[in-house]
Amino acid sequence: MDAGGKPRKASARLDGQAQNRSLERGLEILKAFRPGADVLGNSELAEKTGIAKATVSRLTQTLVTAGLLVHDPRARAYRLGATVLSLALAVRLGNPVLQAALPLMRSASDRLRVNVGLATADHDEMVYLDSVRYNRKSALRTVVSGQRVPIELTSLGRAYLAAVSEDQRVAFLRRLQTRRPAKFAVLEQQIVEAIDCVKQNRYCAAAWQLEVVALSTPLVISGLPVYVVNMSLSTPEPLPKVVERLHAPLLSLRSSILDAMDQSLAETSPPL
Amino acid sequence: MDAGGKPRKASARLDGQAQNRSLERGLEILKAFRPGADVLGNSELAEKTGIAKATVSRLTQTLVTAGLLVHDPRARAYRLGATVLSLALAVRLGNPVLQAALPLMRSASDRLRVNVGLATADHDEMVYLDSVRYNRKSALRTVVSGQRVPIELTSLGRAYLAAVSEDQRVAFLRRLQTRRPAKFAVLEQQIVEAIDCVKQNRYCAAAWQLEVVALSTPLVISGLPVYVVNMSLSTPEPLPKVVERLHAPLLSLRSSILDAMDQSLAETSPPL
DNA sequence: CCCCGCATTCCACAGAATGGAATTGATGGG
DNA sequence: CCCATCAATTCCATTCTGTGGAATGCGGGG
Repeated sequence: MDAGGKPRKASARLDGQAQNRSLERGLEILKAFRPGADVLGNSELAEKTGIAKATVSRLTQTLVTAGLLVHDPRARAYRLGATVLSLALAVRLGNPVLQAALPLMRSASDRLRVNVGLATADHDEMVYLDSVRYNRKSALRTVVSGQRVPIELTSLGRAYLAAVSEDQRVAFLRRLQTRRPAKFAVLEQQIVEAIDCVKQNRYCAAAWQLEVVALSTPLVISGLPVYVVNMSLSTPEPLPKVVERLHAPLLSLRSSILDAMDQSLAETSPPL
Repeated sequence: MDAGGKPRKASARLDGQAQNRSLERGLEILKAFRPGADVLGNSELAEKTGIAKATVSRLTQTLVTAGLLVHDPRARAYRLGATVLSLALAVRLGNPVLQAALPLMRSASDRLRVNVGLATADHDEMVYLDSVRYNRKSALRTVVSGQRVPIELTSLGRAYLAAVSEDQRVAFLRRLQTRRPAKFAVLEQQIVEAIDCVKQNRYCAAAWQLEVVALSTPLVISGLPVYVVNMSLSTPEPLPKVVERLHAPLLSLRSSILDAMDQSLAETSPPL
């Protein structure tokens, strides 16, 4: 593979941030597991992450004894272990925004017959804390959490960009330019428009998948990262029509969530 | 705290297993977050894990840049980050047993009006991969994954013990004896009975919470850890009555899942 | 039976992690 | 307004711990 140009000091993580290399690498290994790459052997991991085989072997061992990975001797490979699910449960139960929002999201989804999601940013993607998906047959109403979608293409991500600080926004755009030099001009244009729309109306809309339209609105809560609520639906209707129908309910959901948050913040901090 | 007797070489992890200390510690920090301990500051973490403050500080920094932790400056504390949810989604999507079982679990839950869960062991607890909870009002049908329950008290755990190797079982009992010296005799008795019951009927039952009865049956699939399916329900009925009603459906669910697994295994491995 | 690929173990090296102490920074009371 | 307090971070000398190339083991397939 990369036998020739192996740089001495790994790939020069000159982030300026002091980091713990072993931990960093261990986490890289964890993150190498993603939907579609469920079972990975040591050499695949070594290849994906660029870490030496011997090192990978030791790291996977500790990950296994920690329960984050389980070894499948049949396949000579690892999968993510159930411990991860416990951590995820802790995230969900411990997230005040999700706790406040989820009941409201459910009832809104029921009432309006749309999908309602709550997401936040992770690196350069949005990740759903939860998305309650509306479905005629209630048995199929799945709840999906952890799904990742691009920031630049979705109403979710654009609403997020509209709410974060100038600094963060330009930093993101810079990275985007590096990642997608070709499409950058048009993307930036769309993003700017969406941000303007949010500044004016507190929401923006997009249809990045064929026949599915989504509206999103940011949730800015002091001390917490920016969250975004969205409503989406699969329909042949044109975008403006859907926007007209959903923008008011979305903003109302937004207010309810913010109210609920204020309340829970109030009861957390003792009365002055 | 333990200011006096600080052993030089950490707490002598003489597991015999070579372990990566930094990674191990970083993961310990992650695991310190659990439902009920959502937001933790560096010093709390240092106290909980016994790791030096300076070290904790560096590890949390790494965890933050990896996205597994987010810093809340307001509270001078950390919470688990959304990245964890993505990992959890990868677990769920990548777990062949869950994928095979979930639709069957859903329909069984609907049909029988009971909760249906799938779990496996993690250290000395069982953790639900998923539990589809039955509820009259379909809007409240939550799906819980990652919840932990004790092995020794639950039908889930006892069915698990019945299916693992002799070695693992006695190892667990030994640890149990250490952890619960007082209650050990009675617990062991109950466990042995449950195991006998599984050996005879392929399921066992228990009611470890007041008015909630559960039946469980182990799923042994070569090359994978032992999984357990259970059905549970909150009812004032006496245990035998519930057992009579649910044992057949449970075993039938078990068979369906095993069949589905065989099928998916078959299509995974190319035809010989 | 032998070979091949992958995982694990070994080993010498040095880079990286460690923790006590000092520093910085934020909070709240006087 | 300033100081006392508490927590988080940074510093720095020490050395332990992680590292990766090579050797060894382990299975499976031809």
